[in-house]
Amino acid sequence: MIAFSCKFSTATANYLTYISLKRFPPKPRTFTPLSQIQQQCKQLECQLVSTLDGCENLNQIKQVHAHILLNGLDQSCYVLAKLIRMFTKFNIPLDPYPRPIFNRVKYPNPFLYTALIRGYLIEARFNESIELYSLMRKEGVGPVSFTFTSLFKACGANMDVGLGQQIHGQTIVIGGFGADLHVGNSMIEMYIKCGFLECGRKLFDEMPKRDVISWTELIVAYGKSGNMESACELFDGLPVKDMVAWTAMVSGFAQNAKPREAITFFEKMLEFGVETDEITLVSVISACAQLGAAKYADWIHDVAEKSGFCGRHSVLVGSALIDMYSKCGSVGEACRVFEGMKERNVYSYSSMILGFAMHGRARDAMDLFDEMVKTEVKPNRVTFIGVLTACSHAGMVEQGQEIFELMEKRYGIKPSAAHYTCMVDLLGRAGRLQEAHDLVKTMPIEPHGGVWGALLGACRIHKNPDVAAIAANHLFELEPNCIGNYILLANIYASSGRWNDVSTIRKLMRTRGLKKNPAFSWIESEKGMVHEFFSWDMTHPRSGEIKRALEDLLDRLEGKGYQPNFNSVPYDMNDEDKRRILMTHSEKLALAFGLISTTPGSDIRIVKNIRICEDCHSVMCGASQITGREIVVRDNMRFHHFHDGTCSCGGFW
DNA sequence: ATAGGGTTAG
Repeated sequence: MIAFSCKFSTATANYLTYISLKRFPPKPRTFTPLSQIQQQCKQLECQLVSTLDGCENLNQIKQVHAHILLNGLDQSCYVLAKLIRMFTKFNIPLDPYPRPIFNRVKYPNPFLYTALIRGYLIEARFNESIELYSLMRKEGVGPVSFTFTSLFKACGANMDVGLGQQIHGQTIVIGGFGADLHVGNSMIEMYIKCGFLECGRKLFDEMPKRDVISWTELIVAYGKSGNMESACELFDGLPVKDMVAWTAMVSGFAQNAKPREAITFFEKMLEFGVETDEITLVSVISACAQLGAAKYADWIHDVAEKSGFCGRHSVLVGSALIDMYSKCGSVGEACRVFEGMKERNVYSYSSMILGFAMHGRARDAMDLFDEMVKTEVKPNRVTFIGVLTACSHAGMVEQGQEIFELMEKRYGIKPSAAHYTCMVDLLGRAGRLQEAHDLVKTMPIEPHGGVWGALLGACRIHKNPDVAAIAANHLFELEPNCIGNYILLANIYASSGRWNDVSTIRKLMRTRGLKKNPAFSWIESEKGMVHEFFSWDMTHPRSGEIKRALEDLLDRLEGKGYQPNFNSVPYDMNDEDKRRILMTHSEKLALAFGLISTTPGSDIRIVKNIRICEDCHSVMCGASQITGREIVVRDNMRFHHFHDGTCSCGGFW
């Protein structure tokens, strides 16, 4: 309207105003109560906070920040606290940029202070955060429980119990925050993360109020420290058990190599009608993988499909299934799961590559790795362990060395002791013992037991007692109680006839009080029953039949030119006695039982707790030929697929 | 405005 007054006469202007008012009557003026405006402001704040929450990158956050300033909200602690938390979330250091935002606020509230304190703590800048914390208290602001939970979280992440304890003391002094449930839980978590489980437990016992979260934190901590008895005790005392608490128990058992208990717990969970999710499933699947039993594999796969988390829709479950099927001897099934997955992450690829490697399918492992590097998924250190293992099982030395080089140069992954183990294994298996030994001597990190163990293993294949003695002496210092090393060295001495050295090792074992842990094998019958066999084991109800079947098999093999291999018998005795000992190896008993108890023509799957010996290996080869059966043996290292007289390991194991 | 459970290797 004002614009008209310059161009027209007053009368005209009045007239035009009159017309315009008629067409656009002014809205009636109403008084908006202050509370309503406050509400609108609050709404705007809420909107901005949720917009910030949805930000996916720094640019978006900066845009919202500009909007905040435009709307004159540079004093709104609620919005600014969220803004600062977002900067922290995206790892933006507080100092050059976000800090001034705080400095311009006249009356910061506890949440704004806390956002900044938390940010500094995450940056591990303790001085700044403690300064802010004391400033906050000097100004008479807060603290609130969120302040303490942040402080404890950061102390836990930085493993700083000293600071944690100091603040713990203050929670009691300041307004009784020590009694706050959330603060209490974060204190327990802090003590646990810093490795002081018992302090966490003491706190738990003294807490006036506890919830299922306090309980679960401790259950998990006990599980991680290998103390499942205490975990069970706590779980029994937990009044209201929810899905997360149950899952903590299942995964606790799985992580402590108690797969049967893990499965039992999971079954109970289903029985009680407790909900299960991907994480629960992943934990049970890993338990089934440890069992290595095909029956459980199919069962859990079925359960997963029925609960809607099949491999196709869940990367998590899919990856776990791949690992499980590989460990149960069904690489084919693992492949099928892998192929069917809509989304794949580093776990999916690594598990599949490791699966191929375990089964001696080196070419497939390498091809998959080449395919992987063309995708967005970045290989990690586990992926390289898979690729290197594949190379060493197939004797692909040059390819392995090339990958080892690229690992650091192209992918920025520093080789760990485990990677050096793979390389020693690769060179050693290929018979390049000197190079393997040189690598151990020149590696930039301290060689651990695994590295020397790989060298010792290579000496067994290539019968080199001198290098073996060097490796074993390191192992006797690093792992004095690991019986396997003594036995391996004794075997190597025995196979080159150095009986004096064999008896020296025996004496050493005796003085250190070491006993051989029994070797055993197990096989699943067609009904899903698991049959265990120890060496010399005649306790099986069908022992007589088993013995006859085995003798019969060996006779037929000898007709084809099989000769018993005495290298695996580290005793100075005559060949007839050695022959009798070889007869009693547990995997041979399991094989004989498999032959008489399963349908002719079906696969035979045997699992063994230690490495398969040379003689059993050649018997398995022969048996696969004369019976026409596919025989799969999983030892503690890998899988052997025997088919028509040859093994997938190509003689390397 | 905040929380507890998870898979691959050694």
